Amino acid sequence: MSMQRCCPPASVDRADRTEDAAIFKALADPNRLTMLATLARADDEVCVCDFTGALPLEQPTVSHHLRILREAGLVTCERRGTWVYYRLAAGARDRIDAATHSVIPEKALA
Amino acid sequence: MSMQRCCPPASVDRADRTEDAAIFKALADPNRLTMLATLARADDEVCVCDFTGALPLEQPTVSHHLRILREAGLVTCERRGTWVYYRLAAGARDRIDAATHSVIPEKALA
DNA sequence: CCGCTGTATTGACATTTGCCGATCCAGTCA
DNA sequence: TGACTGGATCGGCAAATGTCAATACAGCGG
Repeated sequence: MSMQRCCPPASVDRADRTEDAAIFKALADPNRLTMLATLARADDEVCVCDFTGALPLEQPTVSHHLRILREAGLVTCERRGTWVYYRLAAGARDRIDAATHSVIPEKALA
Repeated sequence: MSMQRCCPPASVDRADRTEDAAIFKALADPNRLTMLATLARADDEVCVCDFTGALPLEQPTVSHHLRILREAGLVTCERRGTWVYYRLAAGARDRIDAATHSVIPEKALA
């Protein structure tokens, strides 16, 4: 007897997910998450020197990670004199949630 | 005159973010997001053959990505006969949201 | 203008990641 | 049992990523 089909052929999602993936890529590093968590909990902006002081990373590496967060639109920065201050971008959390929910919409059981 | 401090020293978040980063790492690929989006929209489970048929990836690569999603706890699989069926893990979306909100808690302005 | 300090950029390197072909394993059917 | 098929694993390769030392750049202070 012939083998039955595995299943009613499921339709694979067609949307382009590169944008969503870009956001998650920016979040896919513990040190960057620590930076975001710090910014999210700071009443005010945070100076780069605070990160370089507290993280087990050299200054160029900190700068590198901050750049990635900046280019992902998750943080903003402002130079005042010698120092540069970072803060959580407005709507950062909403944009992450939007990416998540775009992939797994509300109606999904899980 | 001496240079003023950059800022009241901000306290850098101390929590270990490797677990959260692991989830986002699993999400940091467009093809994996497509698989998740497909599973989230499927009424039922999805057979691996549907992915290999619809994605621009060879079968071993599809299997590789599914393994990553599996090990991240975002999907589950079940073999029935020749075929293997995947479905969104219960609470997958909640776990992603939890990771997000652990990093950026509700109270954060953004 | 010159030196000093904080941050960004560059270049190099080791590790990780995404991908594939080849192969192995599991289950079906004859 | 043996041929066949779907999926997982292995091995290798190219590209991307995380890290640092060295260097460049921006502002301040003298």
